[in-house]
Amino acid sequence: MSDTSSVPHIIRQAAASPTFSPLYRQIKTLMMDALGAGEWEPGALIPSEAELAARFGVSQGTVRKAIDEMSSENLLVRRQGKGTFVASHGDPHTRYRFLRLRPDDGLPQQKHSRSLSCGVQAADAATAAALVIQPGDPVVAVERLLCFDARPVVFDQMFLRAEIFGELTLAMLEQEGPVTSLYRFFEQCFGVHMIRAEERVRAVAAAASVAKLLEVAPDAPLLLVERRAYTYAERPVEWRRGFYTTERHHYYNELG
Amino acid sequence: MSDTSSVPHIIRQAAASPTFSPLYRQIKTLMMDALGAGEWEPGALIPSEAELAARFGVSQGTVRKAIDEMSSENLLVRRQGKGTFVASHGDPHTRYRFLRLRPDDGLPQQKHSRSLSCGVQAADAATAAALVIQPGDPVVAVERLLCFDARPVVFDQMFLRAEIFGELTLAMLEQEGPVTSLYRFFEQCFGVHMIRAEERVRAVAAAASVAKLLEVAPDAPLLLVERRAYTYAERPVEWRRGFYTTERHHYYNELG
DNA sequence: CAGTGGTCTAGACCACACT
DNA sequence: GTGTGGTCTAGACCACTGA
Repeated sequence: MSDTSSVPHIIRQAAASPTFSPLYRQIKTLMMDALGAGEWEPGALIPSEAELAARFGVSQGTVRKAIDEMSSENLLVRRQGKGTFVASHGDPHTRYRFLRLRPDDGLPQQKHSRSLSCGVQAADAATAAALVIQPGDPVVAVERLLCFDARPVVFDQMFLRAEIFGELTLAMLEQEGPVTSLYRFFEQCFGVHMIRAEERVRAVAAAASVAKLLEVAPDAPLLLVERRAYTYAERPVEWRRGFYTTERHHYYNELG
Repeated sequence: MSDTSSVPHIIRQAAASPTFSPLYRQIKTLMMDALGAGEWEPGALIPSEAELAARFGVSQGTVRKAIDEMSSENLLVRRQGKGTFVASHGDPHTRYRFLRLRPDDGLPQQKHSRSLSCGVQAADAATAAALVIQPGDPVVAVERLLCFDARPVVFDQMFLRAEIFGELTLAMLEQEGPVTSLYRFFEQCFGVHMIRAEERVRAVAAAASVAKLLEVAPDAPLLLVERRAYTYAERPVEWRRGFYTTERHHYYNELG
């Protein structure tokens, strides 16, 4: 008997079946499940292609195609000679993967952030809709100020699913230190890896309180960036409203 | 004699050579050249994988990998049973590929645009830098107003390389009709296909003239979207400054 | 039907990292 | 050297399109 018997989910059949999908996609789904279940931790080495091929009872080329897709989606990282690793926000390369703000002069700047508040509250309608929970359900609310070279540039209001982040406190955020990426912190403390996000950007006039925090004039134009971030299985876990000053920075985007 | 002799550029050698790149990448480069040279027009059917494999003297799998990459970069479009086609802004699917503005309510809206002016002028420093030409070199400047459901939403100021678009006139733009995508028009009239763009987004207060065009209050917050668009061979051909109202719309972005 | 892309396999060999 | 991913091949079969 081979290990193949432990993988009964794979369907080798013609596309006539309505629930058909190619082998490599089924493999990918199984691997996504493994990631979502925390079987392979962020940053960890996953089994080699040959080993996975044996485990799933398919050829190496088929496993390879599954990994190709996941690697192009930034879920896995291949390193020739070493192996394939689970992507992580702890990697220097993918550290601030979702932050699109850049200094106008292009020079790298020192980023650090300060957490202003953290507490559980009831979700309002908009937050509930974004996180796919019921209005009134508890969410963890965090306010943070992000500075580039000691100048305040972004004010963030975040709302996190309480079922996951319920234990988060201001002390934990402060203790973690101001230089670490928040998503790296979430990975390490809560085992939640953000894999994808959507942003909606608008121009707004700065409210007095926000203007003060960002040290700009009241009614100064700001970018309002609303972000919804997802973990595995398309599960939204964070909803964030950020106010960005664009006096010395800009939101950069590549259109393919 | 086979056709292989007509493709002397392919280097089959070990990576020890400093100028080495994998076969499929060399194939890709050759195909990119063909696209850049206008050998294969936007929307056209390219030769089958088997044919290309024979022409380049490699296996079908190698050609396939080259096409895979180009297709994931939106340069080619595969259609099972039919063949592989050159991507085009004329395709209904890739029509407004670079426009990230969406109505807040998510309902599709009728887009149409009006060209306000068009003429040749000398490039200022910023425009010249963006287009990689000399300050003072001629550029074609176009001003356009884009409406969603008859409401003005975007005011665009575009600067185009005169060597390509020198013959562009307001009459041509008006004649083309207000509903066609501009990039489709550029493809058909000038044979220039935009394949990639970068955008830098900032929040600004509306100047009086812009406010009037967009029917918003003076000093109303607007998105300022600067776009640089490239054709093949990483050649920048358009530099654009757009003012977007975000009263009923937002700039949408997916972060992978 | 013939022709196209889509999937899957099996095997060879190369390049890289560690030991 | 051993084990990893990276490239390339040749061939089989499937699925879709259109004549």
